[in-house]
Amino acid sequence: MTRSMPSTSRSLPIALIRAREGVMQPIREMLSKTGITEQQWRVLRVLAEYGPLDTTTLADRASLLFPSLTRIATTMRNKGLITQTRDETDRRRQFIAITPEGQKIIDDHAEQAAKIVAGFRAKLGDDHYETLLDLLGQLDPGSRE
Amino acid sequence: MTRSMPSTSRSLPIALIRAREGVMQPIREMLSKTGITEQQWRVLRVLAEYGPLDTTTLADRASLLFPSLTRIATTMRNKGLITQTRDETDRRRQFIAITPEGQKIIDDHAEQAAKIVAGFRAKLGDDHYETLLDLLGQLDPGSRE
DNA sequence: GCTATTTCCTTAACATGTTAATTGTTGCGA
DNA sequence: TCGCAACAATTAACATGTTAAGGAAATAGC
Repeated sequence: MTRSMPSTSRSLPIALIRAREGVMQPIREMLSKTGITEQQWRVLRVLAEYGPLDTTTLADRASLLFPSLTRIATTMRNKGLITQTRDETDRRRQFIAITPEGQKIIDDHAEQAAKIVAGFRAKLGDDHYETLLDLLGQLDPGSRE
Repeated sequence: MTRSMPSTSRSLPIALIRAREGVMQPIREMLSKTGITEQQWRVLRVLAEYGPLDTTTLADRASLLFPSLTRIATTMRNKGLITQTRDETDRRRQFIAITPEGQKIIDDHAEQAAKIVAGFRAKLGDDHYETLLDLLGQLDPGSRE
């Protein structure tokens, strides 16, 4: 009747942390030479894929909390990787766009990043890889749409 | 020949982040009333399961980086949740143990935590849940032993 | 024994995660 | 139009992630 919590060795939260660490390790290694962080890379990726976005949408697509994005945007603006412009219709809003310098970082590393991901896909196998993404999606509260 | 990076909507790193966020949300909510963080909860969990541990082993089992554990241990020691004692044989080393107050936090919330995890297990189904843990394990570089 | 290396841990510095409070803006209804 | 709720974004405060450097104790060789 002692509810015996699951052993930490089979704990879902810990398994997620470790898997993330394993996946990000080579990506961080690649990015360390560019001077940008994993989160800044995500911002560039999203902007490159969707074009200029308002801050709310960008935060959502890059999976960043608002306060984090505020700080990251300041850093990236100072680095010349993005531009921030106010919406003149609704001056509360803001649009963020990637600059040519930002796009260059994407272009210069897209191939290597793709190889890293392909490596994980090959390691698991195509079917298992898709299964994994599906199962992870079921744990994401924001993926009900 | 354009290597076309995977859309961020099917990106493994982002899927891992979002899944982790989804799983941790209810756990953080539970812990907010106790005043301890998710990481402090992990430390207590590991100590309750394995007994007193040296810092290196604890950091490994709780998936915390060393500098983080140093700070977390200081906080938890000040809260009276753990004790830190030097190894007199090898005075570089240190042992960390859970206190009765720390154990009480585990005891008071083990049932609720188990229910939360059971909820995710039920949502995915037993088979898929085990599959997920196995696949995540394959992404963990430290699970080769 | 004595130095160089290794090991265990801590500090430092910067970036992000997390929650709460705050500041500007817009819109709306009395 | 005045006041107030709602909204977008920032700031604040604290904790952690991440990498690099530092410090103290043990160990290996010579």
